[in-house]
Amino acid sequence: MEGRMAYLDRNPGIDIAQRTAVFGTAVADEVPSLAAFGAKTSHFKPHEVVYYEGDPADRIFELAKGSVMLFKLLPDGRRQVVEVLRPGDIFGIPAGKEQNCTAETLTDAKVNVVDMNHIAGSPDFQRQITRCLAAQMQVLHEHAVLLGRKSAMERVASFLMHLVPDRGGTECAGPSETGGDTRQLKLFMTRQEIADYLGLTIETVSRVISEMKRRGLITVERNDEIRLNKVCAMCQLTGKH
Amino acid sequence: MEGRMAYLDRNPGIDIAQRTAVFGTAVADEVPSLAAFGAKTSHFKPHEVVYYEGDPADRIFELAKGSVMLFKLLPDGRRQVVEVLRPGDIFGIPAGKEQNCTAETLTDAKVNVVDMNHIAGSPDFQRQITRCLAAQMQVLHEHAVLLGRKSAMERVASFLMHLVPDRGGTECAGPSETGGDTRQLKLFMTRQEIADYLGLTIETVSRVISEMKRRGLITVERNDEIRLNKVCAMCQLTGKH
DNA sequence: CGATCGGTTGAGTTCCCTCAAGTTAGGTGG
DNA sequence: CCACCTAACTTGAGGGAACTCAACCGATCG
Repeated sequence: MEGRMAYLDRNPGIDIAQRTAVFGTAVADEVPSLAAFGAKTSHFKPHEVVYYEGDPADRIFELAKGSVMLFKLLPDGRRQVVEVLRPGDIFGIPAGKEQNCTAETLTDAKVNVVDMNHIAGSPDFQRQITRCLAAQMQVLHEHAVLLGRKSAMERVASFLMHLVPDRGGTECAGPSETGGDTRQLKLFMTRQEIADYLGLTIETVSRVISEMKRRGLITVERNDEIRLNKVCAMCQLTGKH
Repeated sequence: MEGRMAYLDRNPGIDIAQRTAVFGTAVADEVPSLAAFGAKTSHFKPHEVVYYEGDPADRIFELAKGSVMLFKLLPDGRRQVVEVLRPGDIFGIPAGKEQNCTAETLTDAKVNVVDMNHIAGSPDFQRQITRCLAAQMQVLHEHAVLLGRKSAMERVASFLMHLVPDRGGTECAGPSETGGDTRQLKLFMTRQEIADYLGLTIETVSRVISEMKRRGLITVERNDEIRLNKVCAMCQLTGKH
């Protein structure tokens, strides 16, 4: 009814599970750490499901390499991507007995998995989890502002700036840089996934990107590869300045 | 520009701080627990600020009694309430060195405060934090779906249903109840605060509430006191069924 | 070379926002 | 006790940003 074009319509025949999980924020490219706690490592191809919403939540996952998204579905098929994870992020920690999101890979991914009880006793690990959850929380706060208060243009600009390390943050490095105020980005997400992350439709995302092209802010090298021609100008569009 | 009517326009002369924190989910009415770790207890009146975005984040807060909201502001004054806390919730745990939200009371409130280092060593407490953060995370996921994918009517219905314990959840108690499918709710929030929580304008919230009145779903006893006449029907409007 | 998949573009509509003018409920003081 | 004031909320009219539906485009692949 009030819904945007539904995920379930696009993907007929999907059986939905239900309820309980988590997500993150991080930096590096390959990170070991749960390994120390006797984790098993699993490998995934792009667009494979790590777990479904409603699966029993008795293990802790750590993204070691690649990219994973967490999303929730409404019964009529509307989808919201609630977090996009990067290497180092911990996920799958439940509040109840079941996962509350579905976790699906965006790229090839390496995931460390440990049984919950296995590490419940380690203070070191508890501290690490706390740190990680707090960081993820902060990202979720930021995202709530985006979803609740930003225009389509601001959402897409914010999304792109999040992919630029060391820019747009508290102490932005500024456009210094040898070679001008420009950056090459790899998206790892389809327009549909971006739309479901930003609370928009695929058409709106496409239109905004076209508008940015028209203004000379970006060059679309490939569908999943964008060159920011004016990083600072893009940053101005995020609504944070 | 693309912004909704701005918080700063409504509250001229407010000086904004900036950056880093957290929030929650809970149950009881008065909860001690940090007390065991030598916490100091502070009392607050309604609409007092516990800390500002940008304040140094070196303490942990636990809401013992009352209600607190966390919000973020954009520079042009748009506000997003990112979490509404209940007794038992822990907040103020930073990802960086600064709070990333402003914390403001909604009601009279009692808050336990402990120095960060004071409890860093306790595994018991670490575990409790993890549990609490995971629960808050789940609420944030849910809220992202609301902000990204739900209509105004669905948002308000979801908001009201969140105030009804034991209903609308995974295993809803159903309309059994002695005395019919009805419930009295106290809001503790103004229309403006509700709007800023749900990513709407005050006018839209007001219109939706009026529409619910017209349909006989609710009776507005006072501005901050609403009677749900048909809890199940309200639940149907949340988009989760 | 047609088929398919992901993305773009256009036309029309709708939901919610903006602006502006009421209305109501409390509180205060004459 | 009533007139007045203010703050919070409601209601209306109009407009615009983003949605829906539908057609089209371009790249990749068997």
